[in-house]
Amino acid sequence: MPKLTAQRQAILDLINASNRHWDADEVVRALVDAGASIGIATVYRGLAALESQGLIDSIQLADKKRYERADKAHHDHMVCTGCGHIEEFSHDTIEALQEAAAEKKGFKLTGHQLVMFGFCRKCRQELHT
Amino acid sequence: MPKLTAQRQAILDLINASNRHWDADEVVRALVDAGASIGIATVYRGLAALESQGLIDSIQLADKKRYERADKAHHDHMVCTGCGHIEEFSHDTIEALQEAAAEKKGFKLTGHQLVMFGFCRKCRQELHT
DNA sequence: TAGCATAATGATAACTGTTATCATTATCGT
DNA sequence: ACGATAATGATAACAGTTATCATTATGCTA
Repeated sequence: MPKLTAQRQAILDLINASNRHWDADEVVRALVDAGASIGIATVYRGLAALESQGLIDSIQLADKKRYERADKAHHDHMVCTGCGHIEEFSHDTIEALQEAAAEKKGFKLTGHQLVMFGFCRKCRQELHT
Repeated sequence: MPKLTAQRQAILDLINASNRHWDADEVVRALVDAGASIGIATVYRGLAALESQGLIDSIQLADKKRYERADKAHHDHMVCTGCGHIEEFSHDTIEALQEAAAEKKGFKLTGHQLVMFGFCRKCRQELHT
């Protein structure tokens, strides 16, 4: 049972304040810039604690982990290879099909992660220039 | 146009010989154990080269990248949190739904990765012991 | 409310997977 | 065979993350 300390509350507030997907480094920087005193190790531990309590969500990208607001209805992500923009989307049918596929293999699902890569509308236009 | 050197051929043969999902370290170890002389850097470059030519596929897991035989029909993965076992599965409908979702957001898809986490049949039984 | 066990903090060392460097060697087209 | 180009391998460097450890905060409990 992790404690919701002042530092963790600050992290949580920061993440809850927007739709952004934050990495640990961005979180420290934002908090320090806002006048808080917090170290990178504390941020890593805080993020892990908050996630374990279901207060925030995360996606594991190739290079780093990014955290976002908790969403009771699980959603997936589209990542733009051009600019890094992350778009969210949810699709009940996909979820259901996953469950069915797992069932067929004898798996008891605990979670999943679907990331789609491509170019967002803006970057597509720039490619054609 | 990368060259298919002796080292890269050895990597390719190793990966093609099974359904396993290899990380770079396992590849060097296997090749060295088999009497080959190859360095870790060469393996990393070889794996990247082979993948860029479509001769092998890869999945990016949280900690490391794993390589497997190329599969023209894209498949996704179920990873057992208990023992690390990786099961493959493919589902045309899921693929189609992803395309549709991307279209709706203005994304031009270039790829995707769906990883499901859970417990395989064997590990489920052990949990109940 | 004081005392105390437990957990969190923060600076930094350590670790892991991966990429860069660079001198040497192999490859391939002419 | 020559020469340009690319690959190799040992190792340094790098990025993200976790471990260590002395110090500080938290929140029971008496």
